Amino acid sequence: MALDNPTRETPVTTADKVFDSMLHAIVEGKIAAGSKISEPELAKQYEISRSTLREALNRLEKCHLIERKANVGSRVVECSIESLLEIYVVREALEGMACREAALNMTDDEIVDMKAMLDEHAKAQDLQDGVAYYQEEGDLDFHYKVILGSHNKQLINILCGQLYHLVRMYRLQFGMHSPRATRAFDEHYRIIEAISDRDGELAELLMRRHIAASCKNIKKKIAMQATEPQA
Amino acid sequence: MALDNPTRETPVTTADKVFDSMLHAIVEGKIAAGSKISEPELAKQYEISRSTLREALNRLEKCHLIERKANVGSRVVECSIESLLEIYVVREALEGMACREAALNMTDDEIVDMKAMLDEHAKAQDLQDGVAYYQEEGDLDFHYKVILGSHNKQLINILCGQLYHLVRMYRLQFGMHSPRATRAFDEHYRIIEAISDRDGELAELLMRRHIAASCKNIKKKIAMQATEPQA
DNA sequence: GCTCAAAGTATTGTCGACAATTTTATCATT
DNA sequence: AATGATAAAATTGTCGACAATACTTTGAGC
Repeated sequence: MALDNPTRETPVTTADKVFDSMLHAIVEGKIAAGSKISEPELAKQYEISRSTLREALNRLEKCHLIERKANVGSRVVECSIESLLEIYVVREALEGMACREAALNMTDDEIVDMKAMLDEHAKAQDLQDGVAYYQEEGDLDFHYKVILGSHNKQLINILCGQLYHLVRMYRLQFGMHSPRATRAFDEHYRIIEAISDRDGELAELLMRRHIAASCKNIKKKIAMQATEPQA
Repeated sequence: MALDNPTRETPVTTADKVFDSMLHAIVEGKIAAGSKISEPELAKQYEISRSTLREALNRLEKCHLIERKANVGSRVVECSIESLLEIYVVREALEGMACREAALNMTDDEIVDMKAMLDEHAKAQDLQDGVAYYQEEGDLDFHYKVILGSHNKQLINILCGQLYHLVRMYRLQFGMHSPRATRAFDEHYRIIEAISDRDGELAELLMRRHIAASCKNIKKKIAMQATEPQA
């Protein structure tokens, strides 16, 4: 799929494969959030040794998808609203900075690439062809490219290697099918323009607003759900 | 010691202890940066099994202190200037945001605590009693408390659990004994004031400037070292 | 009937050995 | 002598078993 983490190379070891498999399972909710992980059971299920499973669990822990307590065991992280808002705060800070750095460090080729991608997305949207899906993937792709454009390994590592999976998890499990499609597009375009102008300060400001707006939108949605429980 | 990571509880399992031991060894340069890690050798050295050592290595990898390649092995991270500057960029973004959140979320008690701590540091500085040492520890303590004051688990996790160790490693190995003692103090005070006033925007701005100034200072020092190799 | 203690069960942590892969050393060929 | 292929050595990945810890259930005492 287009969305697979470009920072991760193809899995070679079996622990890698199990990690990938469990990653998808957790993100998609097939392994329920908050549920306890039984090492013997999962090892049997994947037909691997417990050592190998534990290796996979260690990597999941690095992505903040599971939490471990000594001599007690592992649990899948809970999907709480508080935690979601915390993640937005981190994203606003880090992606804002990534955008600033991208304005300074992106190559001209990368910028051209990115503009082309946005044009593609715009076309797909005009066609109304699975707008939600494309928009969602497109949004992630956009953010992804900005982050990579920062050329800052630390930023890329934290955002793409760790937070990325959590963000996807919340999107899927909270059913956050971006309902601000057109506005988000405009915002993306303005951000690209700022990057293209090599205006780091503006790029950061716009990205932070973009993410803050998305966060605000989520808050509103949550408030509505609280008022009117089942739609 | 006062600086030990308050987010980590006391080590219970032997892998925990080995992790702690190796953590210090790497941060202090006793295990050289960039050096390859031999699992059999280290396991013998610590008198533990390779499995247990690998568990410890996994945690070191989570702190970005070592890097692993499948079927090849682990290396201690290199201490490059580029990487140091990248870390500063991340810190500016995250600690800036942490400071903003601290202004919103810190309890009055926490703020009182923090002011008391700064007064202590000021006294220690007046006495000229091991200024560099106290200043260095004090600086970390200050930043630490601000981060914890954000009450944002994600922020705390990334900054205190991961970057913190790297920052200490660079400080020790590059010999960055903060030479801007008095100015840093003033900056700390102003930041606390902004937090005390619950002015998140100003608090973030000041923290970002504070870190950027520190970064600029490092750059200058590096440039000087390049001009005049041995002092 | 409830609380607490103790034994039993299950789960996690650790160990040593084997399999798969990579790196090094040897040797033949140009 | 340099290069490339092949074999040997070393290192990493995986496995199954044992030890230590946590959880559950049972029973005794009040």
